[in-house]
Amino acid sequence: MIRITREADYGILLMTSLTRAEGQPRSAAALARQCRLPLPMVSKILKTLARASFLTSQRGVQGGYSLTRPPAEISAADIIGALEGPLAITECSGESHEGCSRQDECEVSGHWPRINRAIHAALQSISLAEMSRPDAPRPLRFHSPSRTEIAGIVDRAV
Amino acid sequence: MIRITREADYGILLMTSLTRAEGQPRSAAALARQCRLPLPMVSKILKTLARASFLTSQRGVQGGYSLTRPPAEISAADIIGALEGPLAITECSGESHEGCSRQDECEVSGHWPRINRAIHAALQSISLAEMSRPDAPRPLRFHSPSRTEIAGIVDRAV
DNA sequence: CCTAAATAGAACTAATCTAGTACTGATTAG
DNA sequence: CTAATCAGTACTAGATTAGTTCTATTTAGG
Repeated sequence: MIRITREADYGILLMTSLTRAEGQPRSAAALARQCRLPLPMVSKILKTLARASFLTSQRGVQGGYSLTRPPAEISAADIIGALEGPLAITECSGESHEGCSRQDECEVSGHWPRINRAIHAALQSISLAEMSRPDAPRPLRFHSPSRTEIAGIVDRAV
Repeated sequence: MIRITREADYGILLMTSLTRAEGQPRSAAALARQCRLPLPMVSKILKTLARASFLTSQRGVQGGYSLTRPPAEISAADIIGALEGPLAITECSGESHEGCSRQDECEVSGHWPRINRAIHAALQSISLAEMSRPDAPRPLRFHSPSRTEIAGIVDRAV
C-alpha cells in the first residue's frame, strides 16, 4: 500500500524502547538485545537519530543513547522523516520540473501536495509518548520479512 | 519518506484523465498518449482497476475503459489500494504472529494500526473528483525516476 | 597511562522489489 | 472475417533496501 522502510520501523521500535528507559542512557547493544534486532542495524539507526538530534550519545565505557526531548514532543513523522533521509525526491519535486516530461499533460497537478499534507498531519498527530503506551487499540505489529508496509489501510481498514 | 509505487501514481493520473472524459470510454492507447505513459504499463494498470471494478471495459473496435462510479465516490485510498495489491503483508500482519520473533519485546504493539488508520483516513478523505480539479493548492507533481515518493511531508511540510 | 567498552562513519555486498516489456489469447464492431 | 482492442501471464533489467564489515575515535576506570 504505502510503505516505510524497515529502518523507520525499527527506529520507532527503538525510540519507544528508549522512552521506557526514562532518560537513562542505553547502549546500542542493550537495545539490540531488548528488541531482538541485529546490532549493526541498530547502531546505524541510532547514529542517524542522534545526528538528527532526537538522541544524544555518550561515548566510552558507560555510554549509550538517550532522548533529548520529552517523548510527547516527538512525533512519528519526526522519526520517520529522520530515517528515510532527505533522499532526492529527484526531478519534478520542488519548483523545478525540468525533468518531468508530463508537466503539461498532468493538470492532475496539485493532488500530491494535498495528499502529502494529509499524511503528514496524520503522522505528526501521533507522539512517541502515545506509541509507547502499551494499552494500544489492538496488540498488533507489522513485521514483513523485507519491508514493513503500512498496510491493510485500504482493504481492512477499521 | 513514505512511498507509493509508480503504478499507483500512474493509476491516479489515469483515473483523473478518465474523469475528465466524463463517462465516455477511452482506449488504453488514447490514455497512454494523453498522459505520455508507456502503453503496456497503462494497459496493465487499467486492467487491474477494471478487475477491482472501478472501471468497466468494452472490448472490440470502438472499445475502451470508463468509470463505473461518479468520481466523487472514488477516493485516493480506493485507487491506491486496488493497485498496490493485496500483496502479502506476510507474517505478523493479521491475527497470526507466528512468524514474528519479536512479539513479546515489542509492546510497542498497537502503534501501527493507529498509524494505518490515520493515513487511511487521510487518503480516504480525498476524492477523485477533488483530484481532478485543476485549481489545486500548488501546481506540483512528484515523478521520481524510479519511484514516487510521498515526500517532503516531513522536511517541508506546509 | 593503558585498556576495554562504546559510539562514529564510510564502504561494500547480496537479496528483494519495481518498472517495464513481450507474447499469446479472447472478444467484438463493421 | 478482419482489424482493433482488452485479458492474462511470464520474463528481464535495473534500482533500492537491508544488512555487514572494518577502521577510527572517545572515555571511564584501574
